Amino acid sequence: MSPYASRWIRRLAKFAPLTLEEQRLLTELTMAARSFPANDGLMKAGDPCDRVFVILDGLVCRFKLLPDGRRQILSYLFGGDMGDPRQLLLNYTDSSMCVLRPSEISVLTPASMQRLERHPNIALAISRYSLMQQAITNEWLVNVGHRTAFERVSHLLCEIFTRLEAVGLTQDHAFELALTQAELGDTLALSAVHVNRTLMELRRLKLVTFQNRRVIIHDYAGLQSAAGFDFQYLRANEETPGRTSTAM
Amino acid sequence: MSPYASRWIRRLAKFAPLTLEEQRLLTELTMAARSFPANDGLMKAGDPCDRVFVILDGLVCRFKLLPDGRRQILSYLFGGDMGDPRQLLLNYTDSSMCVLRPSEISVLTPASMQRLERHPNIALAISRYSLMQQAITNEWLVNVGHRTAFERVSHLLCEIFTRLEAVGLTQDHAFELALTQAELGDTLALSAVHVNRTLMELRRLKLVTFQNRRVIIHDYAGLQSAAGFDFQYLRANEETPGRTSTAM
DNA sequence: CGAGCCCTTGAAACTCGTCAATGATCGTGG
DNA sequence: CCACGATCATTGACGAGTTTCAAGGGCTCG
Repeated sequence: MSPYASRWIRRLAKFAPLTLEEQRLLTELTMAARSFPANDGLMKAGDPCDRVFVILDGLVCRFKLLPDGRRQILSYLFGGDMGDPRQLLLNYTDSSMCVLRPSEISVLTPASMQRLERHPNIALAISRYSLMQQAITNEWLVNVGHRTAFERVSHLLCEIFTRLEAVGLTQDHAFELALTQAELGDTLALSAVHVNRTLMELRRLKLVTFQNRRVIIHDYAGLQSAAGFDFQYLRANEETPGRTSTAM
Repeated sequence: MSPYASRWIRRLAKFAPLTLEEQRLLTELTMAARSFPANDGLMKAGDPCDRVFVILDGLVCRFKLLPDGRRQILSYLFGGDMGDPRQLLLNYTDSSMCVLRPSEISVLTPASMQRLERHPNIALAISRYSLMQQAITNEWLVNVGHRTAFERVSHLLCEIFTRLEAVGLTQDHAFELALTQAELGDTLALSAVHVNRTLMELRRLKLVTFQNRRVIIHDYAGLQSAAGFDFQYLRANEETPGRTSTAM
């Protein structure tokens, strides 16, 4: 079996309790995982959408391209992340997806999704998970719209750290982040040059170093306060007092 | 009965065909609509969410506030728009909501939502509708991140025009837009002053005038091309090949 | 060992924000 | 009915943050 299934399970289990049988089903669906090379265009804006991607390992992003080449990255998908299955209800995607680093990806068919949806716990976990993804997009809008370059970079690093920590992809206060500064720029709406200067500044202040595809947070409290980062929006928040799991 | 129910029905009917009985149910749920004054804070970030708002008339926005007062508006809700019912699955909201102009709003309880969800057509329409809302957020991220002030303003006006047209809230190429330039600034991540200058420029070029809470588009083709606007992301896209939807 | 990608740095230019002041408009109360 | 205050639009001058252009250096991979 795929050695990475546990990350996906771990992600979803934060949002609703999963029985052993449900975990087995998730594991089964990761068996068919395939390797995708960097730069593989998983889907293009406008494509019909008949598949849901589960990223077991590696790094993928969603993005939009303007006619003249400007690119806005809309989200990252790390190990344990998945696309929004509700997209299957539409007949085209509004954004593109692209593999940033060689990745292990399981491609779910609508039939597989239906099997998952039959389990209320899994359905609930996935719904809550994709609500968190929406919350991340909201926060990115705030980030790009109203924070300075320094705050933006700091905030994104806090967010990624928190997300990776949740699936066991951090070591102490360090993690692998295989992004170029140009890609960070397309994410944060900054030029690659300015991302560089900002990273230098963060290093100078001994808050974070980002070198050799590796982020090391030297002063988490300092970084968090520089960013105005509040992890609340990433919280699983599955605890509804006095209810177990059946809304809707 | 509320004279505005038809906007909500019209909105949803674009995403899935609704039977007469289903339309009656929607109408029934708008009966309890109440008037809300401007500046009413419908919900604050962090609040538990146990209600879904349906905006029948007026103007509401979702937003996030930074500790120092900077504000990013995340979305507008015009007549016919509604909040995302899946939020009920969480025990807190990540963003705040606020009434911008006096509005007629129907407040749905979880019980009402469950009644709606029992109708597959309605459930489908709502799901697709909220996917469109997500697509709008994505587009706003591109807007704020990678478009110039001039493109941003143009793009937003194109979007609003298209959305209002879909529910019959436009007259020829004009529509009411009761936003201050400061609010536009908080939406587009521009200062109010710069919004003003940009609007002047648009007027000078005879593309759009925005005066007395009223937008008049003089040259739609010109505006669209200045904005790089492609209405695709607002499309109802209910057309699944091999089916003939009855949506209006 | 070279080619290509990425990081780094400097200088100049530009977009947009801030500050400040003047008008216009509107609702309210005297 | 008019005066008043408040909110909003408009305009100018100035400054700050960020982009663009350009060049050099380091690393990796074939």
